[in-house]
Amino acid sequence: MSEASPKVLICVAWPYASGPRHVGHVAGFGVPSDVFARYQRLRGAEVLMVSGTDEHGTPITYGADREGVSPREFADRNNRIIVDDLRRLGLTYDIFTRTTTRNHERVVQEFFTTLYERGYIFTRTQLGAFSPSTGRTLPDRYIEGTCPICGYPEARGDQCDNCGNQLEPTDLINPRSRIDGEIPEFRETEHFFFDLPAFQQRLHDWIEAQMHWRPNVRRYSLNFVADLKPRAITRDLDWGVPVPLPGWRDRPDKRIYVWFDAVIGYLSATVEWARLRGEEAGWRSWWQDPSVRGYYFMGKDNITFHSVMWPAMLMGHGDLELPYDIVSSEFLTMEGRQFSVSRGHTIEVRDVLSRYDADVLRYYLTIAGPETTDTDFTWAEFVRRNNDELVGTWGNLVHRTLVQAQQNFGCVPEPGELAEADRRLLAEVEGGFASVGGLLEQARFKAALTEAMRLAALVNQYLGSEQPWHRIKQDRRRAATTLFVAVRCVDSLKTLFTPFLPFSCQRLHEMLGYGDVIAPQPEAREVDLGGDAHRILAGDYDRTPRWAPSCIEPGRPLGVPRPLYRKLDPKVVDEELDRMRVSTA
RNA sequence: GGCGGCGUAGCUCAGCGGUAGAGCACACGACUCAUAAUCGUGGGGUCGGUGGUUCGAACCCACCCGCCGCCA
Repeated sequence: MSEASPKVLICVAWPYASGPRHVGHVAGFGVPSDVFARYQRLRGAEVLMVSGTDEHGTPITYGADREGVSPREFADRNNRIIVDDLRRLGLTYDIFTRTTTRNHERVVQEFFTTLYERGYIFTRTQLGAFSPSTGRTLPDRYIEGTCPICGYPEARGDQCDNCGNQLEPTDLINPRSRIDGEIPEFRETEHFFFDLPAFQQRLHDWIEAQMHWRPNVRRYSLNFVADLKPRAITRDLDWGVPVPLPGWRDRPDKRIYVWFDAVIGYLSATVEWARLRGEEAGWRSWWQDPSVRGYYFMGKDNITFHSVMWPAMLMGHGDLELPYDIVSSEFLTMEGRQFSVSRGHTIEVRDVLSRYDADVLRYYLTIAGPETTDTDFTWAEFVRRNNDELVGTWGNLVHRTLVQAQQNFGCVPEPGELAEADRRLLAEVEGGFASVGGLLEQARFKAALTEAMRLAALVNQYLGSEQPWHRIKQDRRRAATTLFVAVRCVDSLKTLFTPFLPFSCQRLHEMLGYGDVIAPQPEAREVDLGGDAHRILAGDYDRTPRWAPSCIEPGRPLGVPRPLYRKLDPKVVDEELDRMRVSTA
């Protein structure tokens, strides 16, 4: 268990701007990182949460070609959609920017130059596949042909799906482009490589010492480090960050490889954030102070970029701090199958948010998300979790408590002397600040939310045995005491639930008569850094320490309560499944 | 092919060396303040398979099967 840290840098994986993101994406990095960030701020920590859209690379140029627009236009449009999704989900980035800003380009080039000057980057000539008509590189997996081993006619340039053997594109018989059937041309091409093996021992020793990482992340990374090869950091492409060296800078056909520029985004976004605040050097206090803990959130397909490649780059660069924790999630499947955008087996974030509240999706993705194991998203479970848990257990507790207090007293009731049961319940619920907080500190979101729910159920039990609605007829004072205790518990639970359910907890906060903001929300902002106008997601987030039991005082007026959540008709399950079938067909 | 993960009640998942757990579903009961919500009781599993280590194994080891991811 980790103790309190005053500054927490939260680096969230950069969603790829090749299209709208589906719920699997935000389940992996988006919601968990925001729960963590909100908790840390409620605790009083200084938080900086950075990310942005990843907009370079071949899939972007292919997507743009397909739609007959420029890569820039294509990325612009998807960036807007993604920013809008993340904003509506209430993800409190301090800055969510993009990799196509001038600031990013400059930081990436400086980073490249530093590594180059320190001798960690070298060139090497290799055989590459090109499309004769466009002159563009064809990535291995975009080439198909007959497998030389088993004769399977649709083997890919990286491996044969039939016999499982790994292949080189040049091995294929009758190679052709999967995009347009063109026969690729193989020719020599010079590229820059990052000398990963130079960091092998340091990486190994460093990772081995990270006993607080999730065991699979640590083991997986250690194994990966055992066999490191130099890794290409440039591509034959016209879309990306130019190589910042004489003779290369102006070449239209060479760009920095998208993986390399994207991980530097964590640093460049921090630099941009500081510059927007007018503090050119403000990024340093986040990257050069060993007491700052850097948490990285991503899906499991991205582990090695964060646990090996980026740390090696940071080591090579010199005076920048390494990650503290790599919080990787597993995969979400959808109704028993993998998400597949190309097959239409997907559900976009904006689609869910058009029909359901953000808190419902946040709740589902936290309580049933792929935190430590692959999990399956089903609409039946989505509706069930909403109706039984969010509405039935938590929403109903709030409603029945506030309705009784409001109708009978019009305010937070004045309690008599607390009985044993009252004190026991208060102690148990208030223990949630330690128990839920401890779990959140360890990035155990599912367990944390389950614990908060357990405490809510405890208050329902308490109300069931105290029966204030019954007792108020004979003993008004005792009923007042019970309802006072219940209101205090609800108020404490509100704080405990805020990292997970910010929208509804803010409403509850106001219902309880507070006039301030407990759950701030992000907003889209147009910014202009030295003539480079673009749109970011940002916010002015309060970090008043609030992670503490309720002190709500008797006599405070209560308004007429409104339900926090709405029940979903079970027939929406079939509607959603039909909608999926339509889009799949 | 190599590496990592996962395979536990009908369903979704916890547990990860000391007599099998939760929620849902199902059955029965209590209550009726509350969005027909809530609370209680009960039935239900040879913990993927086969070996091994151990006084004792879902839990450790080996191999096998199935699924997921990465290397690509």
